[in-house]
Amino acid sequence: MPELPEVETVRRGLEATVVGCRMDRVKITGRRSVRRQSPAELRRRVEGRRIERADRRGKYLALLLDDGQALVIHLRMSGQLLYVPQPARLRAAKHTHVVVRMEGGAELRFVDARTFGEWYVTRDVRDDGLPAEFDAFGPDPFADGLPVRVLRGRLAGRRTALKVALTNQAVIAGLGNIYADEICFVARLRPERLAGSLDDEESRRLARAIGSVLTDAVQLRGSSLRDASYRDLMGELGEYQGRHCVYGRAGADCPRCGHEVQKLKIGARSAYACEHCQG
DNA sequence: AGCATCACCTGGCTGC
DNA sequence: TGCAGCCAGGTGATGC
Repeated sequence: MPELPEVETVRRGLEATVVGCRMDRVKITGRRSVRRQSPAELRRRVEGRRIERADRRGKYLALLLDDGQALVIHLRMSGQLLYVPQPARLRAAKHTHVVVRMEGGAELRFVDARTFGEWYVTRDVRDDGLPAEFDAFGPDPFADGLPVRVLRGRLAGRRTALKVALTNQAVIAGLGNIYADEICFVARLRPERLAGSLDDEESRRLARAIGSVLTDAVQLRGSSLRDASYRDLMGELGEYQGRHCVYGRAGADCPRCGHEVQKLKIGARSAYACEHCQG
């Protein structure tokens, strides 16, 4: 599932391919991919515009256009962006819902089996060009940094499970089920701990774990799971899944202490942890 | 306001 | 082999 490292990898791909290019034609065939405005309106506002910047906050991508608008893309569960330099050579995959033809003939294709993914365009932007509604997000650990002091402030007083707080985009932007579990493991903290109960030392471990897990995951271009459809813009798989210590590893040996990794339920979502060495 | 729960959706997996 | 039913999960709506 695309979380911060996967979306950042896609953003870098967009920067290397479509930034600076004009969008000549937008074809929207998916009924659910554009829902905040009519597909016709999005097409009218986007066609002919040049992409000046590819940015990201949390799991949201924002393509900043030459007239000040932002084209926002969220991949949700199964959304995939694919850059196709020679469209005639590659038939559109099943579940292709949006196709942007760029000047020069290349295509940017949006494929999304579960149809939760979303595109919309907005003129309501901040001074930095990003959509104003991004103000609702907590800090993005990769784009903004997340010092211990700030992290503690974000978690203070929260009477909910640590993992639930970590995956709440208003608290911290960008973490989902996979990286929240991996971060709790590296920080040696139980995911079901009360978020507001961490002491100084635990908060430092958590801040360090957020930094190291995300940095490594971005470096390995994200995680591609067996069932999920994550691939980068060029169709390549990520390689961080091989580094997962707990996520999806119920019953396997904990790489730190050798005890069995457990599968838990936290906030109606599955969670994985080693109850022996996560204190 | 903050927290919990549910709905949205399809492909893949499990069990019969 | 076929098929029903469950599970996966990010977000927003709804309820408490």
